[in-house]
Amino acid sequence: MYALVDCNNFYASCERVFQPRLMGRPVVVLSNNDGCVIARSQEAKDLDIPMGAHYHTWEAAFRRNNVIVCSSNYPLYGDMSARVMTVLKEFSPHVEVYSIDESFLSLHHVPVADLLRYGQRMRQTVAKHVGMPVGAGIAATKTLAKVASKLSKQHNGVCVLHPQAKAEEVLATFPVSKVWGIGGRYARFLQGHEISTALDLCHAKDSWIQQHLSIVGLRTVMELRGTPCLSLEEVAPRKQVIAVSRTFRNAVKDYTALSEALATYTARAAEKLRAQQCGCTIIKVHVATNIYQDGLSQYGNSATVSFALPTDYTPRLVKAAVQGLKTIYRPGYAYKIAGVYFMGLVAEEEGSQLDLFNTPTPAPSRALMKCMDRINGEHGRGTLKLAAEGGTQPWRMRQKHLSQRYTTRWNEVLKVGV
DNA sequence: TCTGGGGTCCTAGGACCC
DNA sequence: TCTGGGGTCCTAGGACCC
Repeated sequence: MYALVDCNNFYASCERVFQPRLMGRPVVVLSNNDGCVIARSQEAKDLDIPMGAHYHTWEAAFRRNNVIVCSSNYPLYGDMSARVMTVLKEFSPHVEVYSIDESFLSLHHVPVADLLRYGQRMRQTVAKHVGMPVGAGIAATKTLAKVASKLSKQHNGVCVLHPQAKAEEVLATFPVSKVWGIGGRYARFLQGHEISTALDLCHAKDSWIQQHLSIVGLRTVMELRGTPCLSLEEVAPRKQVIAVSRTFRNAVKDYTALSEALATYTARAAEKLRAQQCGCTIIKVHVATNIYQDGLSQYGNSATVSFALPTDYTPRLVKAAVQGLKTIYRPGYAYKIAGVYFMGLVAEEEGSQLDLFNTPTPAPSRALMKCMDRINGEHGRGTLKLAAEGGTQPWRMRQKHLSQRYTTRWNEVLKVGV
């Protein structure tokens, strides 16, 4: 049996852990640049604030209803996530961290009769040790565990779907659009063919499913029928693409600012690259104006630069990014977004083809990167940076309602009784 | 005024090889 | 002059996830 454990309203709950005054009140967390709502507490959901609500159109309503507004605080959420996952690992030797707020656990070591109690104990332990409310869905396949997890809210936080018992009953009332792996497009298509519940989907013909939803969709259907097709992925595979892309607070016209931003994103992507012990052979930069704004002259373009040898050396990568930018920058446009992609990633231990005309990164440069990563890890991102990243960085994103990084910065630790 | 960011996988079709 | 069969690799586009 598999369990899916997911945190309730994760970002909003993280904010609450260190600000108890937010308990019982509507809380929303905003996207980068404080653009739109990306997480809501239950109270906020009860106010019918939709996911993706634009802050500026809702600002007045938020004020009227005493809604607490938070900018997203990823250092805090990332650390809280790690804490939850650490607790969960005490409950199973096999855990797949699926996303920042969800994990799949193998519960094959737990007797079927004990599953419900076991799930409750997981919930209580996470709540006690981390302060995070979680729910659990337990079933024979990952897809069914996902179904169970959606139902867990009506069952004191834990729902067990036993293989033989009443699975049909449950699936008959479960909308096909909420099935894991069925997105908006497929849901509309299926409804057009009179498939509106998970049970209808189970009864569809395999060949028809594969024809229209590909092999991936067929796997989903098999899993709904109780046949496991997706195994637990305990070690996260190395990423094939690393992307860092941001919209700017205010549009940027200036080449220097654009180049600083891209250098900063490249440095961040290079940190991620080194963290997964890879080198990069292709770097792509892109810039674009605001596509949402009518009446503005629009422009967007991207440029790709390749390396003869894979590299993870920030200065070399930044140089390539800037070189790419030079070929696509057009003066006179108001740029709203810029980003960098690293592709063609090669694992370090795989080694690389030697090249007659290029030398690999020399040892002192590698040591320098290691040193930078450590200092920035301990003292905060950007403590050490390249001059190319710029000083004041006026293009940085808007975060007007940012909470403290309670768990990762000594000078932002919660103070009690002062 | 203003609309997030970061990923994965599959398929079809074209170019090319022997 | 026309014909066959079996492949690989790459890219673009479309679907999905959180």
